[in-house]
Amino acid sequence: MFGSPENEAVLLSDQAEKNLPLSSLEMSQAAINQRDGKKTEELSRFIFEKVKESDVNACLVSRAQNCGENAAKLHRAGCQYDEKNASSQSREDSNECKQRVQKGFVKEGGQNERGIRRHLQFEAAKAYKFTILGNSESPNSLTHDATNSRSPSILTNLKSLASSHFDNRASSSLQDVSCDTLQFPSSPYESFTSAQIGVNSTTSAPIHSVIGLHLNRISRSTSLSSDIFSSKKSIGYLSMPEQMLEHGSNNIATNSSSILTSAVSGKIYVHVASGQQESQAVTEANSFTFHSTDTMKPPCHSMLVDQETAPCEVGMSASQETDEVEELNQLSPKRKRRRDAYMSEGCKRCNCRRSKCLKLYCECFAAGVYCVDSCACVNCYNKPEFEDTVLDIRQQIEARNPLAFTPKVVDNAIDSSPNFTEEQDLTTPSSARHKRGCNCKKSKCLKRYCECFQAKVGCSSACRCEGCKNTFGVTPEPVYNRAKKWEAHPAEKLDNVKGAIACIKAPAFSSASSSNSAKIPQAQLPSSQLQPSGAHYDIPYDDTPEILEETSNPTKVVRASSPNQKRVSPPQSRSRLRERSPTGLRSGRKFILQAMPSFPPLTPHRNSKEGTNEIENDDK
DNA sequence: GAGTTTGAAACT
DNA sequence: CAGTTTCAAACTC
Repeated sequence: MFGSPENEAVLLSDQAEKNLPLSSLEMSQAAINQRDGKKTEELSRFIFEKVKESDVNACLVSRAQNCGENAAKLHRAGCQYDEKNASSQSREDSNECKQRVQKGFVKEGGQNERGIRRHLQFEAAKAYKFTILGNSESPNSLTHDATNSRSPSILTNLKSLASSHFDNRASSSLQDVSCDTLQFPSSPYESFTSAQIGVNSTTSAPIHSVIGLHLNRISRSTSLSSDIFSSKKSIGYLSMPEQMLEHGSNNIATNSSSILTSAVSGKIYVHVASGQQESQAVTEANSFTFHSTDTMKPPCHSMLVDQETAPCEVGMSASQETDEVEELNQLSPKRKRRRDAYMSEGCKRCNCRRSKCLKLYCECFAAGVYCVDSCACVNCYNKPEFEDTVLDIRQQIEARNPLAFTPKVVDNAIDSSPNFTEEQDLTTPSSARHKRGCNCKKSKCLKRYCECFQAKVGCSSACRCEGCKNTFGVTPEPVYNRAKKWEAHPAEKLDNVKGAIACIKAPAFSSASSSNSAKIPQAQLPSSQLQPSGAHYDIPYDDTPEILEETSNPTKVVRASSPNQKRVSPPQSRSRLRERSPTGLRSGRKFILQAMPSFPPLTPHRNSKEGTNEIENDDK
């Protein structure tokens, strides 16, 4: 029926596209099946035979409906899938279809392995090396281990990296389809586990080369169900960053209920990661949709247009999207050209000449992606063939600045620091701000020189800009909003400082700290900052203004322009955040993770889990 | 398209 | 830590 294996793969994949509503359940189930020991060969054989026997289209259409309904029920039931409740027919269909999908997925993996640029390659490569190459354990035990002990840090980094791409435009819809919890509800990282299980049990390809492959196929469809995400997630077709996004990246509207209840078709912007490849898909959700709330924007063009994509910014709000259009109309021809290139080919590309694309000057490198042919860079080393070099450089940079590759724009409510948890993804983000703030002197924050302006966020207290006229306003922040405001209202500033101190002294907060602070290298934690009032505090990274310091030295309020303040410095950040948090209750999870490198460690991260537990305890 | 301006990143 | 240099994007002509 299918002829060559290639044709079969295509057909299966195409069917998978059409059969998206089935995917989440089926793939989740497949993951479980595989985890339970089913051999890939048997599954593949079974699939192939089944496929040959059946009328694929009829099967898919009818089952899509069934599964769509089932999936909806599952969503309503809190993504707790009970196989017993599924009809036997549905289950049979699921098996059949899921296996087709898997087969197509696996086969395509080899094809997609070649060539196309990918997001998160660095992280994926590292994660791969870390979890696979350096581990001879069985796939299952390996993945389990990675998930439980190391994966948090890996995922954290992946998330960070992903966030840097999705940044403040991250799609909110991803959140809702979180049916990864269908099968593995115990941990936010379980989806990753399942992904690995599926991957490892079906192919020997490295994780990074497989994850997301299916989406490459899926996303070619212009009409997809939202279940795509469920599918990908449940069995690992989502790239890890995507999974992370689901748990809350910057500006992700994480109101899952709104998505679940939305029956409106919406755009889904999919960012696919598959080893050395990357692509984004802009898809239309026709049914059962998680509707984009307010942070959607076509990040990059679909791989339909160009599978070779560059770093992308995603997750822009609808209003921002409109602004972009208006802005585009006003661009000079040159800028328009650049923007056109950005829009038409997916994303921006770099033009580096001297940095070899191995410094943060390079947008591609900074975004965590390899350069592509369409980049105009010279002597570029930011390519897969120099992976080792790239990773080394990245490590060096991160050693210097652990947050170098984290998103520049974060949400006030959901700080995009590498430490996110499943709790955070349930938080609806408020407004975004530039994490480190700008330092503009002449642009008045009215041009794209200004990173705040460029990110379309208002300047915040973290900024040290002069003559700020940021048209995006001032990012709402707790009372002490901006340096300028402080300057104008020193009394208010003092009050807030007092309030912050009072909150810091709250037992609930201080109790969480002692163990965590011990994880932070002493060199980064000057005692004067760690224990300003005789207590131990664990503070997340941040770059908000030194309230306390400013209090004692008002003259520094506005003109704190030291480059060092702009660079992320753990000690400073910690003290700043502490001071900035009037409640003193900013998630303790943050500082846990801040003790971990924002990059997957080269050695097993023994404390990852411990840190998580401590975080949970802190929250309690 | 060339040249200038700008501010982040990197360096000393 | 602060000042300087380098860099590439943004911008102007």
